[in-house]
Amino acid sequence: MSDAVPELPEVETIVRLLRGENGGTPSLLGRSIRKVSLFWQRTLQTPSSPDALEALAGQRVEQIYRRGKFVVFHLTGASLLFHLRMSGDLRVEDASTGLQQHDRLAIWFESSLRLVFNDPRKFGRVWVVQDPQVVLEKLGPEPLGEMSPHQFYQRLHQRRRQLKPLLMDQSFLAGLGNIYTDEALFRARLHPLRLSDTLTEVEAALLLKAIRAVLEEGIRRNGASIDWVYRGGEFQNTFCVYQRTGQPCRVCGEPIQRIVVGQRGTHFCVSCQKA
DNA sequence: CCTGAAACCTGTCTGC
DNA sequence: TGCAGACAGGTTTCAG
Repeated sequence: MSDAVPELPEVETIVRLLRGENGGTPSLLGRSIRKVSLFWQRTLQTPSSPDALEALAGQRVEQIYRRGKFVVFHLTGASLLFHLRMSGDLRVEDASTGLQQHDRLAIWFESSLRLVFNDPRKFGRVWVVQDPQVVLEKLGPEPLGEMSPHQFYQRLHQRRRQLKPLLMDQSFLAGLGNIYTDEALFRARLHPLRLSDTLTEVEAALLLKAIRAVLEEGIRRNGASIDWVYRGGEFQNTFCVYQRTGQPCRVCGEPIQRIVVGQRGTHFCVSCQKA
């Protein structure tokens, strides 16, 4: 049973669903908010007072997009941001449907539509702000954006950190989590403890290419995690190292190793990813 | 600047 | 079988 932790591809999948691009569920674009209800106080990060949610009534959804692992709703009079953290999920449903266990916030729209933020572990957060940059400004570049291999190489050399925690640092690169970082390092044949400023230009270019490949494959497969959250996502069937401790490497057959780096389980092939 | 640990949470797995 | 305890993981914050 794999964990259902949303990373860039899962968030992208959800954003496409909210825009109605996946078929099935209707788009929230252009719809007006009628009412917002908060069921778990601490889910609202900013502002701290739930009163601010009432101000969302009457506002229309103008854009929905992803930045790193954030879901951003650009409304007519404010921005609404979600971070799913460990266990968050967003679903769109008919307002006649019953609410569920672990539902933390619900937004009722016109036409009997409801957006619900469900989050068993309560780590997820919601922001209501005038300028989304206040929340997003610390994020590093988008891995699927315009960054060139040489720029990536330069960023790696501006720091001297272990690759695994550096790639997961959202201010260095926005969107990678534990799964895709392990998979990208395996694909690039780089050891997770390798120091960032020791990579050659060629290795840096290979790493960026590997990161983009695993993210694009994840998006193509509608996210990695389990079906009930991520709508048929099946990327976990193609993991090379993540949660494959002890199983044979798909390239060389050596058993996959698990170590802890920066408090995070880290999976790699000792033979393919030399130190 | 860098690393590591604690805190925030609860579903799930492990061991007796 | 049942229950206590360990574990996982994204992010922030603090200590060394």
